[in-house]
Amino acid sequence: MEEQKYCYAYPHPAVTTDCVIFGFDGTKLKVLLIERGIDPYKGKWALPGGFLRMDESAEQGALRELKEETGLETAYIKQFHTFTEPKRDPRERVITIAYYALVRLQDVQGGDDAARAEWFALDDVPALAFDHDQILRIATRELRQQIHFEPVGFELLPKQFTIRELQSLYEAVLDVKFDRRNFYKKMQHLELLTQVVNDDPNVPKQPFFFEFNPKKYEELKHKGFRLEF
Amino acid sequence: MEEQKYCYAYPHPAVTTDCVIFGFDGTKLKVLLIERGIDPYKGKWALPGGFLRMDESAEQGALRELKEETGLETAYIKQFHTFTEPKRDPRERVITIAYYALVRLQDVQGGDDAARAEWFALDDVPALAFDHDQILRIATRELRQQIHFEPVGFELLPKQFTIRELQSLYEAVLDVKFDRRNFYKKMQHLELLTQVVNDDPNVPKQPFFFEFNPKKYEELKHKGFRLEF
DNA sequence: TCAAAAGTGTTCGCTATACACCCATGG
DNA sequence: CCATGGGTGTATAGCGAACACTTTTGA
Repeated sequence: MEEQKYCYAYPHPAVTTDCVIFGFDGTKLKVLLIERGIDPYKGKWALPGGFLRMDESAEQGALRELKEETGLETAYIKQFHTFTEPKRDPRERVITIAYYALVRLQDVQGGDDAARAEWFALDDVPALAFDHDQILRIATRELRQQIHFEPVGFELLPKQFTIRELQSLYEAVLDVKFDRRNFYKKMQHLELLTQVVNDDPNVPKQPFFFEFNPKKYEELKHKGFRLEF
Repeated sequence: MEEQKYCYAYPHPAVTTDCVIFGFDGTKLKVLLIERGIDPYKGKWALPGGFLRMDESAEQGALRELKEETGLETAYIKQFHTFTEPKRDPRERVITIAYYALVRLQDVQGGDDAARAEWFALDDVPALAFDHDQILRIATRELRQQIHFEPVGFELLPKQFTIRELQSLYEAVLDVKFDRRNFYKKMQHLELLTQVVNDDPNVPKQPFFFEFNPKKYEELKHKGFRLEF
């Protein structure tokens, strides 16, 4: 039997962070899953996650997980729910603080981990370990809700992108269709995007590339403007 | 020294639930605070909260807290954030899963607790124990955001209410002003409210009273309708 | 040269806003 | 009878949805 050296007057649950890592391949929203190497649920796919260290915040823990699996030092992450069902882990009571991360697929390296990691399209995800199906479902729901009114979609696209790519992203995430021309003009008049000037004669002039301008967004928001897709 | 009988191979943080209980008095949004009877922060005001039991979910814990302080068996509650800063409690590492609750002030009884409890207007809250200032600030922000697009405001009003009361609520929570007449008509045409018929000749015919119709709301939402205030 | 995609323009209908008016209530 | 607030009507502006047209690109 393992040595039990951390003792308390009252029972304490274990605490983990799980991280739903989303990426966009130009057509579909994808999520990064890990194949479990140990029991329970050995061989099953699961969300990246791990125990919270005593000297780190949950956000730091989530970023640590992210780094381990993608090599990324930083990314947009958001805490969206904490899962606490007493029996959600068969070994002992474990509560998990769940984050989702939005990453640019182009920037992602293979993880440090020996564990097998793979990107799955959202409608192609296998049955997951623990209650991770539920966690993923809620992550998706929360992302949809957030992306409706906050400019987080840009985190999934290259720094410079075309309006068409932006449209594809929103259509994929929100599962809707926009009129190409109206979407274009709306983005143009929003003043949130700055067009990239390109002098290189070897690269075509169209389509135009844009960058998101966070400062402008904060400015407008402060004036009562509310973004909506 | 206390007996330390719950032992683990790795250190575990303690886990609590805190509950930000909101009420509406017809003019202002209020929050229920507890005066701490023990150290740390003895004598300071704090959010109701307590340790999570090993056999209950966080939601059950939050409802238990709610019951203890208000006598209410049930209410709308929502988990909005989990606070994990390593030093947020000076005694040991404690993470807290925070909920907010929306209650009807008329229904609230005094709590079971010996502890002193009091309702404070939001812009009249004293400095709080632990990081509860931050928790309250974030709770308020999340409530504002939620009430924008979801019909949770009704949880703060009597079952039957006038349009004017509804307007006052939204003006107080969102800190805006609506045109009385436009607000009235908007609510009318929304089809979410059913007017209460009243035959009693002793009670005035105006103002009309309304009830929120959740079934109708679900129906409309399903058809792509989105509520907005 | 030609199809597909990118960029621009115009119209139309809905809805949010602003504001006028009349009725009910209670002193 | 009168002040206050509750309920209803109407005009206008602005924005989003629908759709026509021109230009650029790349095979």
